[in-house]
Formats: sequence, C-alpha cells, structure tokens
Amino acid sequence: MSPDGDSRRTQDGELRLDAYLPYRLSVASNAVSGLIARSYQDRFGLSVPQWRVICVLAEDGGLTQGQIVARTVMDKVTVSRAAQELLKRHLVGRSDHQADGRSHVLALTQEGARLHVEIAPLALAYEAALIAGLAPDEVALLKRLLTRLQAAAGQLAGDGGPG
Amino acid sequence: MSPDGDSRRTQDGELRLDAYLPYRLSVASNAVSGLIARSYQDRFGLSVPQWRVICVLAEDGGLTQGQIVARTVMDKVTVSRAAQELLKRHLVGRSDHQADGRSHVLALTQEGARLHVEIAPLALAYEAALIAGLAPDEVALLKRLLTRLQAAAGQLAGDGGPG
DNA sequence: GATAAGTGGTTTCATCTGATACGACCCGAC
DNA sequence: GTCGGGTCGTATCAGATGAAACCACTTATC
Repeated sequence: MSPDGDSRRTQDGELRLDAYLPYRLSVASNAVSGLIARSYQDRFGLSVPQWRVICVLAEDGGLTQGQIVARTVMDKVTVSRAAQELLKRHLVGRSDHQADGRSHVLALTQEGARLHVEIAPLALAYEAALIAGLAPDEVALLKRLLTRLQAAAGQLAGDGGPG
Repeated sequence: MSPDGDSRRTQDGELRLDAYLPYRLSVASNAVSGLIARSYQDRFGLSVPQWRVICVLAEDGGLTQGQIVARTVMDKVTVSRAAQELLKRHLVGRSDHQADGRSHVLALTQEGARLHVEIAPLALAYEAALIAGLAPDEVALLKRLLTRLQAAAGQLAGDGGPG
C-alpha cells in the first residue's frame, strides 16, 4: 500500500479507488474499529455497542434506551441487545420509569462503574497511540471534518442523493 | 447532536464519547458508507464489495482474486462472493490463469465496462457533494490523516496494543 | 515420481446487523 | 371509557461478515 494515496494526482472526472474519500474513510475506520473491538472483546468480553452504552451511562448517569439510541447513533435493536447482556452481567441495573410504564432507566451498577474506570484509560491510550505524531490542530481539524462529512451524508440521505 | 462535538473541551484523562476519535470515525464512516451503499444497491443492484471489484478491474485491467484482495483490503471470502455474483451477471469474465491452474484472471466484460462508465460519475458526484464546503487543502489533509490512522492501527494490531 | 508444504478459492458455520413486525403502554379526541 | 395513533422496547427474520475447514493445484525436497 502506498504510504500516501494522494501522491498520484487524479484528473478531474477520473475515479481512483485509492483516492476516493468514502473508500479511504471506510478502510481507515474498519482498521481502527477492528483494533479496538478486538481489544475490548479479548480483555473484557465487551462488544463495541456494550462499551458505548457503558460509556454514555458513565457520562450522563441514568438513561432510557431511547436516550442511549439518540446519544450513540446506534440502532435501537443494537442497544436493546447490548443492554440485555449488560443486565445479565450485572454491569447495569434497570429501574422502572416513574412517568412511563413502557420505559426503564438504565444506570451503571457499582461493578459497571468500576469496569468503566478500568477501561477508560485503555480507550484513551488507544486514541493517544493512534494520533501520536499528529499535531493537535490536525486532530482538531480531523474531528471537525468528520463531523462535517457525517452531516453532509445525513443531508444527502434525506435529499435522495447528489444528482 | 451537537454540530461541533469538540466544543466542550475535555480534561486530559477524561473520556467523552463525542470527542473520542475512534467513535467519531466510526459514526462518520457508517453514515457515508450507508449512504453510498444504499445508492448503489437501489440504482444498480450492486453491493459495495461488488462495486469495488468493478472499480479496481476498470483501473488495473485483469486481476486475480488474490490481487483484488490485496488491492481493496477486503476479505478473500468477500471478494470470492462478489466475483461470483458479477460473473453470474456477466459484468466480469474469467479466464484461466496460464501459469497457475488454481487461479483465474478476472476482467470486466464490455457490459461491465459500460456499467463502470455509467457509475463512476455518480460516485464522484457523491464525493463532491460530501466535501462541498471544504477547502481543497482540508480534503488533502483529511485523506493523509486517514492514511496515518490506518497505518497506526495496523501497527498497533501487530504490536498487541498501546499498553 | 512421490511426498510434504504452501497457496488460490470456495464452502461452511457461527455471529452480527438492521428492517420489519409485534406487544405493551401512553395520550388525545370523542 | 374507549378508540385510534403514536412511542418504548423486544422478537423475528433475511442478508452480510469473517474465521476456519476444505479442495485443487503448485512448488520444493527427497
């Protein structure tokens, strides 16, 4: 693989897979996600959705599944399954929602909170290792651009495409 | 969703999902990939792996499946299935490899080439729509950073993690 | 040439994913 | 109160994914 996929400039109107942004994004994301997913699976038996649920519960306190869905951009089925497994392992607890009988409030148990405290540094270490060698402003720009791309994709999905 | 997930600065050593790069990367990639996958599926009945195979065959000419695997960072099972479907639809042809009886050479048929010519502009239009509003040097930097992240992930995967 | 080890591709299987359908419940209109 | 439409969460199902086993063939070694 070329260390710099941009080096071969493409004419306007030509398509080279190596220079095609959605492809590059997908490949990079798969590499990163795969790395982290494997790590969490091996060390803690957690899937990425499970880890994300723990994460937002640690940040925000008690949340309903619907709130977790909104917060994490995951499918509600995915959240439901993650929550079930975490419940089974007693990493989160669930209490009835006082105002809505359909819903429940999920929150970390003491054990879940302990696990979060244990994992968070590892997560940050991965991030730090990934961005080692990048300037801080480059990282900031990267995050901003990712947000823009995500927003643009959402926009296009609503509109029905670029054409 | 906040339009700028960076705006709330985090202390060193704290973990906020919104500011966590692997998460942002995954969410952005899913949004973009999902958009494009749906488009190709709806308009041409092509999956992303199938489209990638067509793409590299159009770029490089005849390739074996192994070469396609190396070129596209896809699993060989994925490539195998994509190739089978494209063969069935007569978008690619396969000829025996002269020097190796186990292998075959895949190449676009005339119909496959025609389809590629038809789709490529759409692909480029999607890319253009996604990066509309970004400065060209921002896009270039983004691609370079993605490459760096991918390389770093590969490195860490080999080493066995950051710690 | 026979045997062992390696490689190109396919098949199988266990898992994950998300669309859809569903049951339970809330709320507003009548 | 009850009827209809909406929302929360779960269950079900079809399609995608990748690890591992597998077959066919090649290459190296004897």
